[in-house]
Amino acid sequence: MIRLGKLTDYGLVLMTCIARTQGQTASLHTARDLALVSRLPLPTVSKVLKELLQSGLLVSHRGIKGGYSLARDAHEISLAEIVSALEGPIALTECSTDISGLCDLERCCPIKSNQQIISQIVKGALEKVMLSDLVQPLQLTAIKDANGKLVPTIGYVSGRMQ
Amino acid sequence: MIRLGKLTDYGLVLMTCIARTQGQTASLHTARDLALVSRLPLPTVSKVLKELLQSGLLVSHRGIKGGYSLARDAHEISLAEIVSALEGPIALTECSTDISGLCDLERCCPIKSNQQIISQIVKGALEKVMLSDLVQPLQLTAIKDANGKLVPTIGYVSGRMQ
DNA sequence: TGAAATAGTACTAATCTCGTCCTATATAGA
DNA sequence: TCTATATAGGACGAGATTAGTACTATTTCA
Repeated sequence: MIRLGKLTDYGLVLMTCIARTQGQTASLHTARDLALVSRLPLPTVSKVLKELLQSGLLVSHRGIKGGYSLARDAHEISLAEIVSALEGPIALTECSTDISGLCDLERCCPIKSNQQIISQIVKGALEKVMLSDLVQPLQLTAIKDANGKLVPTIGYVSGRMQ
Repeated sequence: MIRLGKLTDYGLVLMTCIARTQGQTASLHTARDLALVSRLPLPTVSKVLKELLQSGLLVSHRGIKGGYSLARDAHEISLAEIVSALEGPIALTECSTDISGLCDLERCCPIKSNQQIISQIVKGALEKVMLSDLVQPLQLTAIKDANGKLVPTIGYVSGRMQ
């Protein structure tokens, strides 16, 4: 399995919860409310929200009646941004980052340039999916044809799936 | 960072090393030779090769003058297969697999179906790149345009990059 | 028959992540 | 102005996972 940390998973759930009621009366969510809705422990929720805040994906209001809300419209936040905020730069291996000195093979690594490209491919795939796509669930059958190949269009379903 | 295990990284290097000389006189590679070429410790190389063998990506010959070679042509082995062989099914989170009972939120998880789709997108991206593409290095500028968007064609460069 | 290579299993140490706790700071309302 | 409530930030320990190693069995060529 390509490992995406649990905290990143939580982040996707929390961002979806916030985005779902964005624009409604209750556009400000406290960490406590989000913990209840998402059924996640409060300290953990608080931690994730803080990281999303520091990455500029959320804005916060302190004090009584404080809380968190999206920094931008859900249509303008990609999964790549959320993942990057919680996992760091999107790369499949350390060799794919710009940081040097992490790998003994660096000077003559036979596939370094290719790894960077592989990471770009994955990154590009995540950049195509927006937070709003998670609120309005994607249609599974729409993006995968009978041969298992991806088709460019992304469809929606009318109601909540599952 | 989306975590891909070191062993998977090694696997990509080793598969590339083997594919590079496929069809030539020395089409059979011992674990020892591959360890020297890849600069990786022999026991680790041996371990990775065994896993690739069990997944059917390599064939082996025992005894003196034994070694490993590709089970199929490099053009017919995708990165998705190599990654799957060493990481298990390609999924970004445990919730994305078909195994149930791993997550408390399972019954009412708000984004489960979407996570499966996200995994499909990443998987699809890896299926498009073949082992032969790693031997014949991909052209970075060819798959990414000025806007950072991916373009479908994949180009090659004449010599080794880097 | 012996040398060399793979096959399989088990184990240990290190690393990393997750979840939690504590204290400081800011804000709205009484 | 004071208090309750919420975020901000840092630190820490338990747990799980992975990486790497070691050992033994099996196979094959000379």
